[in-house]
Amino acid sequence: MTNPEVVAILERIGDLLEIKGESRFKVIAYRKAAEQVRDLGRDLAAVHREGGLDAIPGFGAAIAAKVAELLDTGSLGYYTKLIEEIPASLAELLRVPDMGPKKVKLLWEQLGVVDLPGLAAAAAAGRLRDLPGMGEKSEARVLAGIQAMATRSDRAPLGDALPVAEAIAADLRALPGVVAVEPAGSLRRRKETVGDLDILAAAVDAAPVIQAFVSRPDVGRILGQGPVKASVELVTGMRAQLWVHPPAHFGSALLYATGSKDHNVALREFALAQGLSLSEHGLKRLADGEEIRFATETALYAALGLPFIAPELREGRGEVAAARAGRLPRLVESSDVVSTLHNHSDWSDGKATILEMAEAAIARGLKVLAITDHSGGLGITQGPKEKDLPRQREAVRAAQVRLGDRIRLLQGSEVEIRADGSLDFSDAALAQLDIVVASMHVSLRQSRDQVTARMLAAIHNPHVDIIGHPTGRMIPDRARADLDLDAVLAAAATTGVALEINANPRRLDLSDVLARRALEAGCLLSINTDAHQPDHFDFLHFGVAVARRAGAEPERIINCWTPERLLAWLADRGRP
DNA sequence: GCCGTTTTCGGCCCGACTGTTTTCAGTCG
Repeated sequence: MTNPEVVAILERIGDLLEIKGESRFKVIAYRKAAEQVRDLGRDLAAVHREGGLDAIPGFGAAIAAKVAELLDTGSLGYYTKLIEEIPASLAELLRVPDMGPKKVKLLWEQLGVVDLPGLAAAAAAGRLRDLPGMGEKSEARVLAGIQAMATRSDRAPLGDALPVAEAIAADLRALPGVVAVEPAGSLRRRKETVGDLDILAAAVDAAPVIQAFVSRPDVGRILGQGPVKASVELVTGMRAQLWVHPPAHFGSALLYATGSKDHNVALREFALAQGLSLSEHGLKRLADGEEIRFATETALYAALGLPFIAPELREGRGEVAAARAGRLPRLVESSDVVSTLHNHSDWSDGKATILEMAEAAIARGLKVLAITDHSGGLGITQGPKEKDLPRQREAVRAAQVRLGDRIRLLQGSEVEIRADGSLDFSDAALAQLDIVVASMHVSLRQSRDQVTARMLAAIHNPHVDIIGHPTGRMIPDRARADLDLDAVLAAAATTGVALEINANPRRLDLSDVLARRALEAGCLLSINTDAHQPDHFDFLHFGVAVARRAGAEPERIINCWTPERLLAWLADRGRP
């Protein structure tokens, strides 16, 4: 039984218990456990073999026993009994917008509706409007919701969502009376995919801002509109919502809108323990009802006795406790990154010359640029063959002469890890290069044993310095290779090979979860844009965001080292 | 069902919006 299968069952149990009307805290417990497994970054079965299930946060005696049963036997008696009592298909009804557990239960008990087609039929036949608490509008909403489900786009990649949100924010900022606008939500936390766009504005008079938002030409329909918030569906299918708060509240409002929900809950509980009630409007002292407002998040955290917690860490994974204990990491920032070590030029599938790439890197303040064109064996990119490397070395040297000391160029390669586990260049050729990134682009669907053996062979090759986009996943639709990550991370940690966080928003590989695990395993990381043209260097912040979500400090990221230290590290690894 | 700087039992966030209601329940974030 795989992690996603366990997640699905835990979530399903939570859904069914909610419909059944069980204690909401029990429901939350199952959902939290599911969330933990989703973000575990490890094979749950392996954790179970080590006897570590009950060490997972949110796993108590009851859930640990149930998950153990699932992993051991492939089934769960508790779940089997549950779905005899409540049709499992009812859970899918919760996905319909505006359908919650109470309505699902009502429909099931009163009309015998058990699945989506049944719901659609009942709504179309006009049988919903006579149920208690429902009417014609509710019925129409259900029908519209089912239709929206069919067409509604899934979570959007961060790289697609960010420009849309920033465009909306820029338009709102230009309105008279608007003091500030910030994209918030999962976007501000830099999750790799984003559901809805959450945008927060500060203005004394909310009405004109709300009106401007819902009147945008790219709005397909208005989903809701009130005096302080509105939500819309854009013509692209993406959803966006806007809150407008007075500037004096902006700190607490931004905190609220940024989330995550779990972070907010943890913070509100922490506030309550101090006799303070926290909402988007600020803090309220329970003793005397006095309200305290905050124009900035920093001031609000300070009032709770906490340092500022970076949005990327606000996932409800213990960051509030860490902040309280003074154990927050000094997170890497884009300005810490001085080297870019995986980049392409027109020597393979890049769109620019070495010199053009160097000028672009200099313009962004970088001090070291490695040109790592694809090895010729990856035919489609027309990269240099082994015999071409000396000629490319001359080209890099010539460019270096032109550039002087404005930037340090390295001649490297993104050498292909072939399907049989060998590398595309001989050891002798690799030994002549300044830096070597080894990556897989082919045969990613091999068996776990095969693909892991290939990766381990590359990591153990003494001429390899970095593993590029280690898992091969693409956002949103290509799953990662089926690697034994425990083995890969252990090998990288012992050999000192750095694992890449590829900053291309379609890759973000390693992911935040795996990068965190790599750090725990003792690995070095390398954030690279994998630039194929000059403006790709602007992807850097995406990679930095992944590292920040992983809790990475600059010390563990080789791109943050001074050029001298980086070159010394390469020399230690046997570089010329 | 989980969890602990107040608790091993009794807690477990807070408010906006909608639709159906004459004061609230359900849903959402």
